[in-house]
Amino acid sequence: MEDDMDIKTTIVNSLSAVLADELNNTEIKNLLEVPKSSKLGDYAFPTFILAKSRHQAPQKIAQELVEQLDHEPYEKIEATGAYVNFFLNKGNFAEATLQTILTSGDQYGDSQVGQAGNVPIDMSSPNIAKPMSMGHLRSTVIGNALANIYKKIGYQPIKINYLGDWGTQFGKLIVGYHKWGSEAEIKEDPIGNLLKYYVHFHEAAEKDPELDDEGRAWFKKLEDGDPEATHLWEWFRGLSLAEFQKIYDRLGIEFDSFNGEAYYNDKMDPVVDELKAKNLLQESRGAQIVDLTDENLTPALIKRSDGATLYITRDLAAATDRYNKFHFAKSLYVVGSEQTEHFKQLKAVLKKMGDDWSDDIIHVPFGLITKDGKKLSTRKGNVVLLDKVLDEAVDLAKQQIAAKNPDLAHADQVAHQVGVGAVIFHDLKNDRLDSFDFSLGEVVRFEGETGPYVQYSNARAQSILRKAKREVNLDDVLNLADPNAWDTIKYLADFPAMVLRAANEYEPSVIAKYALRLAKTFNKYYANSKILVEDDQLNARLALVKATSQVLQQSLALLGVQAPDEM
RNA sequence: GGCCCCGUGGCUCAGCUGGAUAGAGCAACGGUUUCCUAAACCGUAGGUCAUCAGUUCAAAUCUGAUCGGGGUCACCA
Repeated sequence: MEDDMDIKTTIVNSLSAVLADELNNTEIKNLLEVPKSSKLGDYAFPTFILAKSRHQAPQKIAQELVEQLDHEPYEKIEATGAYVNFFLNKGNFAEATLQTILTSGDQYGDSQVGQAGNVPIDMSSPNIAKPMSMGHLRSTVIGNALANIYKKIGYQPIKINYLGDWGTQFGKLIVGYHKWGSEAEIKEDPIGNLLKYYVHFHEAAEKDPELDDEGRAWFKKLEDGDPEATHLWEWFRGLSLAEFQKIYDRLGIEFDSFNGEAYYNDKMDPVVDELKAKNLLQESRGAQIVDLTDENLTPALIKRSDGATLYITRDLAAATDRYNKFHFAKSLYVVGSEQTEHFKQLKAVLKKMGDDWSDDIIHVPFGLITKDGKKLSTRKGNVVLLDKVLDEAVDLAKQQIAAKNPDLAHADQVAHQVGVGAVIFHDLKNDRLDSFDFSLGEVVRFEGETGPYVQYSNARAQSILRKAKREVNLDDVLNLADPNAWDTIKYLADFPAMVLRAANEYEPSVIAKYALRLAKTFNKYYANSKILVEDDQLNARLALVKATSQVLQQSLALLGVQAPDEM
């Protein structure tokens, strides 16, 4: 970043020296661009804007500027068409970039823009007694990546798993368990059997609507603190959590809090009271609502006509609680895009309550995953179980290792890293908002633009470093002049800017795409240039290999993907 | 119907605050291993950037309309 800024400033100053009468520094800076191909140069200045005032052809202006400019700080300056193209001094730039990266180590790209502000992140949020599907994966891995990215730029992320652990479904579950379940069955396969009772309940309730009343009655008991209901709830919740934990362990993701919906049960009354006190609550069709027509939103339903609370009531309590606890700089909600309206309502209600911090609540939506074009639904059996996908991916990775690298040490561990890495990376590489239809073949692919491709590139880099049998010496030559290496060096210098962009856009895919691009140029580099040759550039080449490996590892780490040294 | 998102080669997608001949990956076809792991690299073929109009010296990118797909529109979360 520093280097990038310095270079841009240098170029702006150069241009300013000959254009001071026509354009100021900011204008020049905004016009500067990076050519599509580095054959055209490293930075370009388009001259179209001067054509009018000078009454000259842009091509001619470009040529004139090249003649007037001071060429000294650059390798060369050329006029190509209407552009003035600047070529950086490659040796110097390589030296500075590699020096910065290798001395900063894992801190390369760190910044303090967050000023240690708290950033609670609402993420993952699976429902108790239901299996985790591919749908939950998105929220989980996006939230985790954003936590890593925000930490890197100086914030204090707080990962909150807002479990779906309350609601009428628990009454239904209890009824289902009483009618068809057994302790032994549940111990054998907790989630599988709880889900079975739940599905069974819904089937039975179709024919016998009285079951629904029974379910509601048991939920009422639960709310009233009935000992049996409470005991069963705690039991189901604990079992589910243990199952979830296995998946989180496989993914390598940890949380700072598991405060789910149940946690806010006793925190809703104060919010409702406050709404009442501020005259925001009104009755409509028997329900209590906050009118939001002035915000062009549908009314927020705070209490049902039977007096029960709703999703937004709990979320209001949760948001307030999080603010009181953390005084957050931002509060992120990594929740599907189908809930966009809900978060608009949430913010609008908080705003009406006078909570200005509602501006810092940010919904980070993501696109829907479908299966055969249809929305995933646990009840309808249209599910893609996350556990199964991970199994499949790890199995495939094992097969790949057996075929390609049979002598690999710790093969099982690497298979896990590669298989899981492929699944996570696949979910993060595209724009958050893109919806996609689930395809196992696509998710567990290891070739082309995939996580394993990046991992492989890093493993190759590590392999070269091992074979070098010497350390990179930062006091020795670093001014790598090989043209094949140039794109890699420039991309390496881009990393800090990419981290900031990913944070600003709440978009982990920025990092994923960056890692792919860096891996690709690096692969191209070492396919065309031999690294391990004894000459005066060996140290510089090894420095590049090391720096690349380091940045690839950092990028993967930000995404929550592991990077094996060998694969 | 109102509001929101999306529409780029057979498939999946990049294209940053508008700029130089629209880029990748997969699939297809051909090539590269006595050479640092062929999970790689190189090449060939494939696109009127949904359509129309507007703004601009310049539009895949900005504006409006049309068509097509998805989401959402109070007592689920």
